[in-house]
Amino acid sequence: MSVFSTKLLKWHHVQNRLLPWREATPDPYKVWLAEIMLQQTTFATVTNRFKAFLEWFPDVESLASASQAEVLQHWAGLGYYARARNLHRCAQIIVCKYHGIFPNDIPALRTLPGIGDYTAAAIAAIAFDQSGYAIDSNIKRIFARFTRYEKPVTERTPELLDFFDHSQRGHSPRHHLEAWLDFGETLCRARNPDCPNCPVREHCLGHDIAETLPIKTAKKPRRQLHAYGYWLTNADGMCVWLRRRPQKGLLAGMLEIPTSDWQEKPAQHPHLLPAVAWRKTGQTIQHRFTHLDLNVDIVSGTTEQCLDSFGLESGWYPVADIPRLGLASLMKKIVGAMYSKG
DNA sequence: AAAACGGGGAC
DNA sequence: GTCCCAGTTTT
Repeated sequence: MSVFSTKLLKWHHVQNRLLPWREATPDPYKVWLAEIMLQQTTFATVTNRFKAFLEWFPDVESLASASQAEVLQHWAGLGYYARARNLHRCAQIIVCKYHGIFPNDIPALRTLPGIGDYTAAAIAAIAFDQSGYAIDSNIKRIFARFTRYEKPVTERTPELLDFFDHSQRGHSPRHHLEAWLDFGETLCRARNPDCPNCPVREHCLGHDIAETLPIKTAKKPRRQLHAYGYWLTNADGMCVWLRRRPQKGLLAGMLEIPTSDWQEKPAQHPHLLPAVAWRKTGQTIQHRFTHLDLNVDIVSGTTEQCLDSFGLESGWYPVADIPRLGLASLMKKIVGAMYSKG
């Protein structure tokens, strides 16, 4: 039981922090949901979205019995939609194979879709108070600063595992992990760390260069891609044509305003539905993903055609329903551009 | 080992 | 504008 962790847990106990997904007696369903939602997603964003999702799917059974489209609808805007698809699959496995009870050991949790090394250990610690290496970006950052580790930190850096292990020893794994996570979120922040108020500053070897740690690796430039966005309405303009994207690739399974293939070189003409007289709208959308920039030229058209064979689960949707459909943010931008145009 | 996979919030 | 985020899965 190190002096470092004793002070940190004392600090944490005094904070007595209340979070929407944290309860005196942890509910494994809520712990799991929060951990998935928090993957590569900021605390502020999850705080804004967690309760609403939980109201639609209050338990693992309701989530398992929903359709994938319904789960994606309520995940819309959170990004990394494989999380929602895996969440849904995982709920069905929990219900069918585990009779609705979450397994309480790391190896079993690790086999479930969407649960990797970190999340398995985190659920085991927080929901079941079992020890493991729940190494996330907070843990790596705290370690790098406290030991002044001036090389890139990975999940298997031996010094990191030793440090975490030694810190955890003698403490409840749940309280220990929650203390580290809260510390990383509120004081030992990635940017603008609050070193003056740090309860363990005197033990920190890197407090004078905290903001520069951990060492970050260089990132690749993004590809620049181009596409047409096809805004197709029926004769009276009350309905717009939408389709569902395929199960693989970017925004997989999400409802979309149809787009052409995303290409390095912009196509000269719209190619979808040659019978439609596409008009240029002059509206363009720029959207940045993690690994590419997409530029969308929006063209509009009108038809009464029945287009059932056009794609999976495609069809006319009332324009008035669009806000409730759960579109990805790129698609919301396209809709917004068409409305602003009038 | 590297790439794919989103988007919002803070500065 | 930039940067980061309670990572996982696929290639």
